[in-house]
Amino acid sequence: MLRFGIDNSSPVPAYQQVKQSILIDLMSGRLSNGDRLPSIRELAKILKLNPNTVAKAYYNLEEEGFIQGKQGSGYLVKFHKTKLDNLKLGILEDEFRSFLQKAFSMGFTRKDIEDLMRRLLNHE
Amino acid sequence: MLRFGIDNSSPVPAYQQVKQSILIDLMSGRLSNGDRLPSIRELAKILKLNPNTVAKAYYNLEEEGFIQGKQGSGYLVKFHKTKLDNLKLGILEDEFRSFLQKAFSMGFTRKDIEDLMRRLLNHE
Amino acid sequence: MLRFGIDNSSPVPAYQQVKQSILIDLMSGRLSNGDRLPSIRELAKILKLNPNTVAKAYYNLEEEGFIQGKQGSGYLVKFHKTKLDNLKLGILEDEFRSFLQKAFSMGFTRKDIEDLMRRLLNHE
Amino acid sequence: MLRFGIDNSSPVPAYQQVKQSILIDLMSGRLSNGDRLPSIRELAKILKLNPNTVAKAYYNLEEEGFIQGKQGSGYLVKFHKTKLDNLKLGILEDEFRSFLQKAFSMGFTRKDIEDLMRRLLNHE
DNA sequence: GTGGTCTAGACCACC
DNA sequence: GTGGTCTAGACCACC
Repeated sequence: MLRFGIDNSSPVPAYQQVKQSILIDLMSGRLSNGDRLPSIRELAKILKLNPNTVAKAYYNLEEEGFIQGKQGSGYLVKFHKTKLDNLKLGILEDEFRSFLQKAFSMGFTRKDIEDLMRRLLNHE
Repeated sequence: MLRFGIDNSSPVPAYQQVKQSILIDLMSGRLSNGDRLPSIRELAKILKLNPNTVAKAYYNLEEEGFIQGKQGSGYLVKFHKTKLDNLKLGILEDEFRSFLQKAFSMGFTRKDIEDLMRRLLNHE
Repeated sequence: MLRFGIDNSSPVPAYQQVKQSILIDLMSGRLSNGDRLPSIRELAKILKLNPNTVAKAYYNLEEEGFIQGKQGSGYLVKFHKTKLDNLKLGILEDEFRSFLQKAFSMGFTRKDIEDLMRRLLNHE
Repeated sequence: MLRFGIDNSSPVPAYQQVKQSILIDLMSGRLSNGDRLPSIRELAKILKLNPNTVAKAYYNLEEEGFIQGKQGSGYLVKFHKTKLDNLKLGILEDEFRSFLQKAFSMGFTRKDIEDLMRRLLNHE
């Protein structure tokens, strides 16, 4: 956790950056069901943000069903595995479609792409 | 040609942007061997750049073997097919490696990725 | 619109009171699809609340699919009829179940209740 | 008997709360004709009230014809069945009218309401 | 300690 | 004008 800082010059709002960072940790498995998130005030202090800003990120993630907060006892990671899997799959599909689009626009054929993928998949 | 504008706010130098745009047109086939490029002055006017900037992009592309200039008759596209193919392949490989890295960091296995790719390759 | 004031002594948060009042207007038909809501600042001024508090009520209603905001042009009522109908039906069912519970706890039979309902339904 | 406590923060006077609780027990059948009520002092002690307060509730219920006290032998439940039935009916009618009012204000028609009531009456 | 609500007010982008 | 984000800080309830 907390391998990130906030980029104030980014047009992406700070609360979205917090949210995205936590989602990335969920998807990578660095945060698992039942893990405790840092308290709103603690994370705000570390990231040099106002508590309200961190709270907004947490509310958002709670609404979307990834974490759950309790008065007096903080936020815990709590999601349905299938929900997270669908999110991940959606992102991966988008990435791959964008890759495909570039490949086709450079004139590669399906076969070219398949050969390249097979070659690289077995060498990394 | 010229479906692009210069992004002055970008940290990428203008001459690199010009170069990249022309390379993209080469790779996509919109520019072919023998095609005539717009004159340095003409392109500079359209993109609102100093002619020196456009000239720098053209010199670069000439050194790298993609276009060729002749005194008094402008620049023509002229490249060895294998050279362009290698460039394209290198770019595609980089894109695919970056895709793979994301997929692995989200916890997908080689098999997951292969299944997704096969599924999307045959439906687009 | 705006037939309500905020009860500061209530344990119900102000933003919830705003939200409920608007929902009641939606359910009663006083607010219809396409109607414009008062601006956040305007409503805040009238209800003597901070703009953030009104904004929270509006965000909530937007998330739940009852209104829609656009930067620079305010919030409009926008909901799917079925969604509102379901909300209304759910509330009415809860009310009726609670009525039934009271009636049964007072010892009335199904027949007693049916008679009373038939009598009152046709006289109001 | 005595499944209740006194809410000191309520604006409803304590003696009214005692009275209401006993009436509810009468209406539900938990107290029947001939049952003995706890003595004034006993109930006062349990509810942490002044005996005068409980006495006021009992005098009231006696005046209204629901219970009867005898010197030296405490209070017994004693009411005319029709009197209690009328009280119950009046309360139920008030509840139902208030339900109807809400339903109409949400735009439901008589037929909507009848359908809902029939459906719920036969399923609970 | 924890989160939840709220105020007062700033600055930005969109119109 | 409009909404969107954010800060600084208060006060409350729950633990």
